[in-house]
Amino acid sequence: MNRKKPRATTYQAHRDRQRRRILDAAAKLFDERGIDRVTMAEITSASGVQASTTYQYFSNKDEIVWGILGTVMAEDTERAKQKIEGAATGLAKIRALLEFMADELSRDQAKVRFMAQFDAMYARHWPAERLLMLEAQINPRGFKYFSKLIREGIRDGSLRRDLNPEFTLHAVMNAVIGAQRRLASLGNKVEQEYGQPIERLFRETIRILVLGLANADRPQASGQLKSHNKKLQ
Amino acid sequence: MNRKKPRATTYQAHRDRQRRRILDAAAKLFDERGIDRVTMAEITSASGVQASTTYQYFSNKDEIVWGILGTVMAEDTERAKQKIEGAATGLAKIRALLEFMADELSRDQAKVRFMAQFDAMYARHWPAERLLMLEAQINPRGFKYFSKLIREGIRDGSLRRDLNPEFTLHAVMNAVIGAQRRLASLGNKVEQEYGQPIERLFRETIRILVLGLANADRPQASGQLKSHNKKLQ
Amino acid sequence: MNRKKPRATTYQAHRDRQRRRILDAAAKLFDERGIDRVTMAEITSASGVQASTTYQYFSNKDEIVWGILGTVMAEDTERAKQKIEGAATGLAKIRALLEFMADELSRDQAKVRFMAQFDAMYARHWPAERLLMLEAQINPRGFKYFSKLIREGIRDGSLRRDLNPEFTLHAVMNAVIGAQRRLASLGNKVEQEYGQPIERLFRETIRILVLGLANADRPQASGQLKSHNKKLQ
Amino acid sequence: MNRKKPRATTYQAHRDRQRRRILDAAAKLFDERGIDRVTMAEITSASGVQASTTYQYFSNKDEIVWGILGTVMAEDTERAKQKIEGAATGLAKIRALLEFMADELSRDQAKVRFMAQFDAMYARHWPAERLLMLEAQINPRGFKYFSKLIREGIRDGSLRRDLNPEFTLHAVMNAVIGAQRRLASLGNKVEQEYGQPIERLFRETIRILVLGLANADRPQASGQLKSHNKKLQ
DNA sequence: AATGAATGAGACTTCATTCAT
DNA sequence: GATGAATGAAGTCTCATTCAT
Repeated sequence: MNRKKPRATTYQAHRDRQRRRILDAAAKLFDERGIDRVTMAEITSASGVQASTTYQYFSNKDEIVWGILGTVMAEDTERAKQKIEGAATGLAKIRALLEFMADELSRDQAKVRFMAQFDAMYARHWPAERLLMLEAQINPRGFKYFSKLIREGIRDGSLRRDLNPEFTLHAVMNAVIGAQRRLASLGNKVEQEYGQPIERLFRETIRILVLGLANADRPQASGQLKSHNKKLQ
Repeated sequence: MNRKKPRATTYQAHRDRQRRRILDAAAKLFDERGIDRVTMAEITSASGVQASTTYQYFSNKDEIVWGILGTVMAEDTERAKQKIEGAATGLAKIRALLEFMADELSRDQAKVRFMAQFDAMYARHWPAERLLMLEAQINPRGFKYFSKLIREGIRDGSLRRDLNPEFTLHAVMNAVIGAQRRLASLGNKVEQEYGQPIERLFRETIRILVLGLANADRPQASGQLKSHNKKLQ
Repeated sequence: MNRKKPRATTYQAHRDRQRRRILDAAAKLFDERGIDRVTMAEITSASGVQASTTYQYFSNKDEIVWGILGTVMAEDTERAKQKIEGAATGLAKIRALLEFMADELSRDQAKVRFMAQFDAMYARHWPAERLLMLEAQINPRGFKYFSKLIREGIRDGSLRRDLNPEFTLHAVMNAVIGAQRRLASLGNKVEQEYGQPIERLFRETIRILVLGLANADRPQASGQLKSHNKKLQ
Repeated sequence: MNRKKPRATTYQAHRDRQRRRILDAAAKLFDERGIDRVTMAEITSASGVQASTTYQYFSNKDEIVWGILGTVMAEDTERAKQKIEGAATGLAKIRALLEFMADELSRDQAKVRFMAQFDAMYARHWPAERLLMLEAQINPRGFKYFSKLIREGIRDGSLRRDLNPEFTLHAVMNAVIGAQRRLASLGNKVEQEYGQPIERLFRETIRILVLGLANADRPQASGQLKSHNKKLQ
């Protein structure tokens, strides 16, 4: 349609702003009340846009969910890349990746909770192709990158030699993502029961996993990973 | 279906059977389609009990969810106890606990998925007291038991000495539960992408965690935890 | 379900009454305002049944249309049979059939209009199988009966000999039905423009058709068919 | 589509082209899906004109229906005149008129179906005056022309003498129009059931009607009307 | 204890039309 | 003259739950 794009900037900018407004309102509500329990009417009134107008941006509620998902994934990918960049050894890169997960948990718990809902409720039932497309975004080199990191770490001596490049890091990442999302979902319930802020629990998880991956024969540089507790050293 | 009530010796026996029938039908549907997307009418027709009859057993839909949750937790607690019993060192007990999680993943994936849904969608929004009551069941000595295990392991030399009894095992269990539920939820999507059966991935997660917890100075008994790959040994 | 049918009569009678009430209200509205322009809410309030209750009898609006169609056809079939019964010659039977159409036009114009709407709007777009099932009702011996009537009339000398048993009566009936429904649809518009009551126009149509079918060599018994106008004879 | 307006010499020419484009798109859709089930958005996108632009040509959806109706009627009138012109006797003129109806059925079934919808759904509910204005077009001398034809035929001996000039032809035309529109509406449904192409059925209808009208005492010129079947003669 | 019937309160979505640019 | 955006008003249908039997 955009034949002449006469005021393309104007129109497009406006559309983008509206779209974002709807997405933001929806994300907030999804987090507060659960995706399936949020109605279009609520999104509508929270975003300040009329119900019928919303349908000019998203053809149904599911599309809004996909919209949020896409946004989240795109942002995450970008941030993760920057964090890993600059790490020297394979282990350092992995540690950076895990720390990125911790940062996200601190920075935007609601976002992590949204992803948790998505995993638990939708991932299994929604069209696989679409999910794959999105995942190609977040992890452009696919899971091959995980394999590469392990090989790199074994080569440079930072990782245990008995790790399996084909799936060890996949398994670790699944655990980290699972842990992160569970902590975000249970939120203060966990804090009450475990008596610790969730960030602290999550960092301990990471510490143990890194200890399990690291080459024990060679002392690692970062002492803070060896112990959380100076008195014990 | 079973209209003849063959052995309905007592009213109580009959009621128990009906209750269980409803619960089973609901659990199956919740897993297949997502808790919020299952209607009473569906539960009704799947269980062979009339909709209005259902209300004589559960006062509303939420009560059915709680009912399933209670059943699942009670069963799990029992099985976990048996598994841990008999392990010698602190590390062995922890390892048994983790292996119990792996067993459950293999044995009843649908059940694990149900718990995943519960974590992601309900736990945060539902009355905390009720949740605490239930959790007191599954883990009767509360999280103090986790602390005790760590102390025991440090004392008997099977665990690293720098672990924090107050929360290391809490963190590890959270990761294991998160990993388990995520694998169950994503099911074959993960298998497609990671190229591994989910049980294998899960066991690798456990291996790494145990390596991270174990006292590296003292060789552990079970060689299979040292490596998944005999050639490397 | 009806396992024991304890009060089968009661329940069933009630259901039948409700069903009929909805159907009647809908038929009236469909005629007054056009099928597509009638809303469920209107049917609901006209029938005195709640909207949601209506859905316990008909799963959607289309089903109501089919319901009316079925009722109309069943009634018509019955009445047509009685009318034809007793006619002696082939021509007499055909004439009886056509007069049946005239009777219906006088008796229940709204019903005929409903059929007209159905022909014009739905017949083409709706599942053919379902239509065929219904039509098997109204014309149980199928269109073979039309062929039979022509053959019978040729044999007994009441019909022209050059009629084609395979489709002459089909063609005539289509014209009669089309004429009948058009008159009912246009109603008083036609009366204004043609200056005649629609029944009179319709009977003239029938007269001409019968004259076209009748064997001209043999004088027919019923004089009134020869002319509408005694003075002219 | 045609954005360049190549030969839009005048504004009027452009407007006419746009108007026609909208009308054509609408007519096609009305036929395919039923007038009431077509939305402005569909007309819009089928015609390549923006929804809001459509309102610069037609003030609402009904105006589009009237627009089509007017076009159809104007064309028909013209063609009918040419067909009748040149016929010698009253009967020959009537026959020409009926054959014109058959031609239209073969030539543009969609158009006939549109008229059928109009009859069944709208004619009764729409402002009568407007309809009368349009009909004054198609039949400029009004229904008086029908009366005139009958009188002419009785005088020249081609028609039966007992026909009533005031309404016999009105009745016949109503039947022919009804038959024609019903065949167009039911389309291939009829062909399946009646086992004949609709044109053939329609021509048989005409044949019978003409036989009913013709003066049986005087042999008519066109033998093919006497029989569809040479062997029988 | 079991159940058929009923229903109020919404849920999502559609659509003709208006208006500012 | 053309159009993108917006929207109020409705429309169809669903569902958890209640109640009389």
